[in-house]
Amino acid sequence: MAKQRLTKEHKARVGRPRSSKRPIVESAREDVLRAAATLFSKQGYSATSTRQIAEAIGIKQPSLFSHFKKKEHILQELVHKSTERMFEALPKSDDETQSAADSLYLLMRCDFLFLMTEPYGIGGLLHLPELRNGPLADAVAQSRHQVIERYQRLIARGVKQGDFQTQDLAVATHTVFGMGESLWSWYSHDPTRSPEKIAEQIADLAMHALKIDARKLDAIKLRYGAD
Amino acid sequence: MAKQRLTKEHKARVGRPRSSKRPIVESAREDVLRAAATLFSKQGYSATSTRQIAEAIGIKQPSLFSHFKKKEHILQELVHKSTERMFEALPKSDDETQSAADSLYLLMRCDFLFLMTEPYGIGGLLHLPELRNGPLADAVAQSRHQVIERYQRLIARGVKQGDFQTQDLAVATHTVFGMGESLWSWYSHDPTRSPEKIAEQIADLAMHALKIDARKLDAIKLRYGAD
DNA sequence: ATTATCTATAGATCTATAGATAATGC
DNA sequence: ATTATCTATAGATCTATAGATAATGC
Repeated sequence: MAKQRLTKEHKARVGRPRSSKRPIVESAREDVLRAAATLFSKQGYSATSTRQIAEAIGIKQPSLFSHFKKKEHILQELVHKSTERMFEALPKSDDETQSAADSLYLLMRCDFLFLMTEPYGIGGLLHLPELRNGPLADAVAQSRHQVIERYQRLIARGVKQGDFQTQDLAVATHTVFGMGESLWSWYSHDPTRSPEKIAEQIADLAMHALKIDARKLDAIKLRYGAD
Repeated sequence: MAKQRLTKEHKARVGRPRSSKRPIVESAREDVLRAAATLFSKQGYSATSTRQIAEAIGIKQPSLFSHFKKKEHILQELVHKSTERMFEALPKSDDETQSAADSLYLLMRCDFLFLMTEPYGIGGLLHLPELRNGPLADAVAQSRHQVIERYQRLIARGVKQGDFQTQDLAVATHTVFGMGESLWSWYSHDPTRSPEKIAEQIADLAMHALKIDARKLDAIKLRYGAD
């Protein structure tokens, strides 16, 4: 009984204790992922040593390899999990009963909000050169392309429906999509502006960039609960 | 005489010849800078070895160090030179006789064009984590901040003059500025769209994001020679 | 017995230095 | 004599493996 209480308080665990006595927060594996995400975002993948990651959670460098066989697998899993989360977070499919402008507005708000709130800070990782070239590049490029395509289809449909005007579809698409991608470089948690409000504002800027009529946009915002 | 002709053709140079016989293109130092810029953009700074840079121009790894004392000095000079070029390329100061909308439009066109045509491809380098943290971060952050401030002042003035409308000045500023920063991730030389046309189009998207009146924008574009 | 850590270390880098070498310049 | 390269290598990493160790579980 006394033993059980101890177990609950100190989480007495199987295996040799850590020399640092630092406790596990989530699970050892998850703790590694979070520490690595922070370090990779700040310093880059190649500039971050396995020793730094290990020390960040209070274990010795070789102990890392009982959780991940290779350093690269850490980055791989960060990308994989956050990609999965992204596709869960984005509206499942574009409701054909809505106008394209409605669908794009919702998609952008979700996308921008996701980039600000995703737990691993994927926004900071996506700019890593190691995710643009090298063995992980294909998977990243593919899911990125999938989302860009979705943006592009909606913008094209919105033009046909007379809600948007663009000179060049590809330029407009990439620019609007890029508003999300560049978000990470300036966004930081700021209590005076919630992520939701920022996402709304950027979606508003994007809709105007696509030259939507102001009254139409007001109607859309009213429908989806922005102020 | 025959010697002089040879000198011109083969650029016979002082010093031990390269084992690769690969000739200098611009100057050894400049060749290093260009090769390094390409490799850093593609692979990242830390993931690029001095051996790779040396081999790219046809010399052995240790020979690099007769041109740059430290690897870091290469990145330093890339940043320094392209920053210098940027401040030369941007309109010198904001002409107070012009409207803020006019000035911003010109500033954006210059900025976006610069990012697409700068010889070292600085757009690709600015996302490197080594330029966001570490010893070079301060210089980069400072010049970046200077330009953002300029954007922000113009947008604020444009709002006062009744040409722009924004909900949140900082969000609008960073989003518009970010259109340039994210450009590099999708722009590639494409003969069907000149950099000038793309810069004009993105400036147009940005002006609309700031909710300028369409007729006012047409007048501005007419004044500064866009179609 | 099983588990999660530890210590010790191999082997592969990578940056940078020292000193030799092979050209031109005078 | 001066210059720009070369070869050889020191010394500092860094990733990953092998095998020991100190807990819990049964």
